[in-house]
Amino acid sequence: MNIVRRPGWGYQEGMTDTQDSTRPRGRPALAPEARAQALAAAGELLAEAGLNGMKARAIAERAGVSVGSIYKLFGDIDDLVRELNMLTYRDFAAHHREALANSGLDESDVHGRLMVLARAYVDFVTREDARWRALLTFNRRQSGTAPSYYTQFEDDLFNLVIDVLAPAPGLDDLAQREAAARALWAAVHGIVLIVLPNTAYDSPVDAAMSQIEMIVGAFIRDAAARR
Amino acid sequence: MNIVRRPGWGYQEGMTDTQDSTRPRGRPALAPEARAQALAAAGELLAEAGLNGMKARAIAERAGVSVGSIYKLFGDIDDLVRELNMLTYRDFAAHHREALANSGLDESDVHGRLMVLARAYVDFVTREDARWRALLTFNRRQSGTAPSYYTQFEDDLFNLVIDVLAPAPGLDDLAQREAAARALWAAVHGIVLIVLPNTAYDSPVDAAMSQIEMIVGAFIRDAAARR
DNA sequence: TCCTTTAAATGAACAATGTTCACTAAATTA
DNA sequence: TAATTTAGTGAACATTGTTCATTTAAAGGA
Repeated sequence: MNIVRRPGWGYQEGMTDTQDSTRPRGRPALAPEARAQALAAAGELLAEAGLNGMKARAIAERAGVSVGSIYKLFGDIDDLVRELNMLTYRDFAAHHREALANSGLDESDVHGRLMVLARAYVDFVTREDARWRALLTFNRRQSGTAPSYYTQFEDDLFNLVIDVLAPAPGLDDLAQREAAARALWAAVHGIVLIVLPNTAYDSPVDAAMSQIEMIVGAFIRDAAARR
Repeated sequence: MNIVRRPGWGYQEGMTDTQDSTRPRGRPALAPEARAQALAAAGELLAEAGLNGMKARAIAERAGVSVGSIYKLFGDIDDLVRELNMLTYRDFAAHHREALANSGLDESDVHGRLMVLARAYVDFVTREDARWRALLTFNRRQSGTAPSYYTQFEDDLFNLVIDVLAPAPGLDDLAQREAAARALWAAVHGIVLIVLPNTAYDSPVDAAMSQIEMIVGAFIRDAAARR
């Protein structure tokens, strides 16, 4: 049993099909294409103008569909934002994993590898500011709590940090590394959030990296010293 | 020359007057009272329902004035948000100073005093969540950059941290302490932001404090060890 | 080929909200 | 009391999110 998405079939998330089940007569679904176009249009508008740029009519116009279609396809705009956020999270996590893989650093170089991750974080936020901010806001009403996918992806990143921390002297048991990963990455998050948009710095990126180095460096050295 | 706010005078921010200058004829200003009421109403709505609760008509109704008056008095809703934010900043800074003063800790106990500040931060955010979030968002459109008052108040808090760091071993020159204060408080900010709303923790407050302790403790110990 | 069926797609219409403005009314001085 | 000035009003408009009755296109069946 594998996923089938024949043109003449009403599109449904995760629809599966065996060879030749009966289907109702009627108009086939072009929805997948319209969906993809609308998603792309919304993504462009998000990158260009932030969450405020994602007006229903603007998305519809750019995607070449009617306003009503947006709601048929996504429910409401916040559902669309959530869907874009899931894509952003995937890119975000992948970006970190690649940076780590491409660094060529030995696993024993915990400090170096943490800084590679931090640099990846800073770069991603610099390059994808609007998309990243959408992650933090969750929806355009900036209300409600984190949706279910958030925890999953956040854990994804934390697990990466936990793995990187594994060879660190003084962080022997998992609980310790877990706590360290959460504290360190929340700290990195705060620095990125506060320093990058601050135009008072000559180079916000350098300033952020320097501050992260202070925190991460102290933490790693202290852990080694205390073991 | 002192500030005069006679009933019969059109209200203007910072208006000053000598004894008996001529004034134009016409209706006197009741604006100060209307302003105060509208500001209070907006503040209540902010605390109750966040930035989204601050609808023009809702504020007007609660303040007992017309919608148009809100715009006469404040320009637009974002100006009103900015004005509330300035009040929040004052409370925020005062709250930190008081916590420090009331702690009774000796100035030499840098670690302890930093944790008092952190605790004050966590408490403020717990108690005044909506107002604090408004600070981070700046306006309801969540667009644009930090307004001018932001830097001033942020510096206020940083200077407090810099002062607390002064007796710390290994942080001898001011530039060092300044960098440390920025890094540490951005880190605290990140932890507060991420940990407090996370319902996965039994006690988000305890979790946040524990993570802050890890970062601050390591930093202070490492600085002392490296001097 | 033409009819029937089905769901995609539409766009007009409604609701909520921000914002403006011509007008009204009150308070003060002359 | 009249004139003047500005606070205050609320109707009206603009923008945007959202719904829904209707239309339209694509398929199967005759």
